[in-house]
Amino acid sequence: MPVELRHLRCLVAVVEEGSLTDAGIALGVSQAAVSRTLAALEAELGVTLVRRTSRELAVTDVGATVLAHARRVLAEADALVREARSGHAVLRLGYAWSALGRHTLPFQRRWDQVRPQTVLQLVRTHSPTAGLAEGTCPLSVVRTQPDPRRYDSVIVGLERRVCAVAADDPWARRRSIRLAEISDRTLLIDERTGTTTLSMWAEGERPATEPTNDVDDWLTVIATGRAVGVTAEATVSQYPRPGVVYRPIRDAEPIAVRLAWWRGERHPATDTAVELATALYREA
Amino acid sequence: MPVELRHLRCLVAVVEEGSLTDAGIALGVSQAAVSRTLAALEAELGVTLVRRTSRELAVTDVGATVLAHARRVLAEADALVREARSGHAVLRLGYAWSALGRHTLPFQRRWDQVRPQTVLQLVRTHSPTAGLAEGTCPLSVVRTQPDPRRYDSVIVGLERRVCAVAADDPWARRRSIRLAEISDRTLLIDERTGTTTLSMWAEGERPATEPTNDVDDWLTVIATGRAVGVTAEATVSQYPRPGVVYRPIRDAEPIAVRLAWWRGERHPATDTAVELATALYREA
DNA sequence: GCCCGCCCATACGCTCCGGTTATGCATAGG
DNA sequence: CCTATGCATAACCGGAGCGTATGGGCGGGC
Repeated sequence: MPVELRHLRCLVAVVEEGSLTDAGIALGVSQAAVSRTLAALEAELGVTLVRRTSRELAVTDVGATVLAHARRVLAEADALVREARSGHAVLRLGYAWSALGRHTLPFQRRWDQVRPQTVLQLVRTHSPTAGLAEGTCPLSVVRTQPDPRRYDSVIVGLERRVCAVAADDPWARRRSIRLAEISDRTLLIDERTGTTTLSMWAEGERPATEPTNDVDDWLTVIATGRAVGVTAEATVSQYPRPGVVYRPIRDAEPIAVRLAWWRGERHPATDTAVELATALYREA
Repeated sequence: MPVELRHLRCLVAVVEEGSLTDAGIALGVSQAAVSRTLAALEAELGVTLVRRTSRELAVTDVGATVLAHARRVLAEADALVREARSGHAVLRLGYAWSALGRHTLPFQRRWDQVRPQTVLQLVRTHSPTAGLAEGTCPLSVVRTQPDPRRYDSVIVGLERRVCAVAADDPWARRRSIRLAEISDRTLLIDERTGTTTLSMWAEGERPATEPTNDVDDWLTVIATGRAVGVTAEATVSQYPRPGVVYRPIRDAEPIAVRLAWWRGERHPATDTAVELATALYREA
């Protein structure tokens, strides 16, 4: 028997009311039903969530963990229902570092002209797949090749790679940088997508690295001069920051910016997005 | 009939498989069951999610919206089950701008000593209630008084208010600032919690404001010198940024930092957190 | 110390929800 | 025009889940 929302609603009610009997009243069912639903949930999860002594209930540690998680699921489900009933359509477009760079604004604007019935929501995520894998967004801007067995994608841009250095770094006065030069510096890479960046160098010529996992941190560290960064050109306009300057890398392959979605899954809204992005790419 | 996970699973399967029949196979039920479950979901939500012509299915715009949301709910639910089965306990402690400031590290350290069986997870959120209301976190650090009808809270710290200005601002050379002086500048406030900050000034003496909704943006704008900010002292150590300096505000009331939780809801893990935080407060 | 009361677990019976199988119906393709 | 395909609907059925009733453990009152 799979876990259903009724189980979670039951758990939340029990903890909130502090008794099975009252939980039953709150849920509009009998105490016996609550008892059994909760027992079923515990059996399914294989842990005890609430320790029942007569006279008192005690939430266990895992219980508290599950409870918090359950609240989240229920809140999400509730939001889903409200969103659906409102009848509004929303397309969440995920991205991890920068979205479509300087194309973001034109994209947004054209979207509102072509498809005003669906509101376009840009979502910055913290994951390399930009919310695709987690199901947060049905469509995402990625700068790595997603697993083609699970995702489809089209190229919507090519971006030069740039090197980010502190404003008071000697390199800041240079016009451009060469890959080989970076080998002597410390490179600040994203913890999860860093391997892609590193593959630009041949084995043995790779720079020393330091990990980070947020654009914010990334910029802050670079501004101190402790390390340099490599990123797509779009970041420049998307995350301007005093104390950090960007210089193109002369001999690096450009980065392919892709729009990715779940394999085989398309509908009018995502179609529009793909078309718009491709069109903007062609024009540029 | 409330929405259950089975409805969502059904929707996802239908879209993924591209046909009711195949969805049935994937779910291990008959085609008829799929048809009715989907119909029930649509009836409950009051919208059509999938337009069925014979020979082909077309996801509607709201359908796509709901689908994306459904994936999220299912992913969350799945994570819940995995988390629970693992038997590990996690306490997610939410915070919006900065957590416990310089106490954060000692807090974390003591936690690991006192309660190693529960892992403490600090979660930075984007909401004023720091995930409490949304159910993301059972316990949150807030710098506003939460609605006492729904939440309990204890004070775990008092923080001086500081004024954030650009490093090249004349004020950067001052020792401290007075409230009245800020009235002449533009103040960058958080879109949602800004009113609290503004209430420090009497009506009519309030500075001009500009909204933001992210610490990151906040810092960036302030570094440009276009506006100044007011925040709790903890932000200083939590978000150091070259180009931004903080100066105490001489005549401002201190901010109360509170630990808040859902009304009446306590268990060993949250108890420990409240005790630790209170103890750290006393010591300082 | 005993009894009573409170509250949770279990048993039993029933209802209706959700499943299956069978059939009808629309449409696209040969 | 006929057939194959795929969704909707109908009719039926089993069991999940609910309610009522009851038993049992424990604490508090007298």
